[in-house]
Amino acid sequence: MSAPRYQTVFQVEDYDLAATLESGQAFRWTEQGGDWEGVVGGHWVRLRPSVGRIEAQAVSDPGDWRWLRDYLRLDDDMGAILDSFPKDEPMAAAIGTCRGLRLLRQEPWECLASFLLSSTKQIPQIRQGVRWLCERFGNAVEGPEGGGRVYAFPGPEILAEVSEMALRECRIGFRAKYLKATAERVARGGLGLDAVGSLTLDEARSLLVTLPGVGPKIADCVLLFAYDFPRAFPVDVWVMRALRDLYFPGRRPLLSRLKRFSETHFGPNAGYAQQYLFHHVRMRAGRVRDRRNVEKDPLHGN
DNA sequence: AGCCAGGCAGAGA
DNA sequence: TCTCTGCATGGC
Repeated sequence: MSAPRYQTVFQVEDYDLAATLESGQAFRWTEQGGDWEGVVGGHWVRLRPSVGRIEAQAVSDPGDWRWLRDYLRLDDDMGAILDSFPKDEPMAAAIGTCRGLRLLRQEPWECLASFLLSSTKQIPQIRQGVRWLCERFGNAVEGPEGGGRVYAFPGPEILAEVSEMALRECRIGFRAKYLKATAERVARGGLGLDAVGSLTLDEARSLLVTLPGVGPKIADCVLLFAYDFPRAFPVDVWVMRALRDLYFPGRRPLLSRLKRFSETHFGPNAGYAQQYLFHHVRMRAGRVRDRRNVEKDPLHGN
């Protein structure tokens, strides 16, 4: 191991790195005194945000850093993207509270496998499951001097060979059999992840939901967060509540109605709009939780 | 103690 | 096609 030997600086506008890396898209980033450390494309990286820039450090040769620019989607034109959102009150509020929030462009297998763990789990639990998977089954990656061991996300060929019981020891419960079965199918070429990106959105969805444990929501997460389909629109419990409360107040629209609405209302960057709504309503709920925690302060008894 | 979490699959109506 | 239920686990 060695100290970070490689570094570069990206000039950025409207990039809230902390919000982006904690927004429930990716699950491996950890914050260390304002820096963010993670593994992308087999490289350990440290990201240090400051006004108008993100400094990146690596310990293994990063080449031209293109892989990291792509991952962070530094070339997204946020002005044009925000301008494509519907001009309504909910989106105006979301834009107001999520300034600088970005989508990422992740590696398909890691994204797919991570979201296979996501059903009825909270984001901190997903992060924990992903971390245990990497520590137990991932290949070692060169990390910083004095840091802990660093591991890559285990590929499908690795997880396909792991027993369901061993996977369950990562506390992923019933999701273990889905992860193993999906890894087996991908590893033996039963579903070419490389080809998904060249399909149409509908074709790609239809293909992904044939994987065990992958339904419409997880498929759209992968299509949005890894394959860069701008109209993919994952509807989870948060987004469903947001759509109901903000666009159908006092009514009880079916999920199918909400999905149809989402396909037409949010425009060519609907996926981005979805992430803004998701983050917006989670931040509002977080403030409510914080108030409750204050009320439960030990000083006030219970 | 019970409810909920970036859901999905299978069964029955 | 819609609705209901079981599924692991952990936090509050």
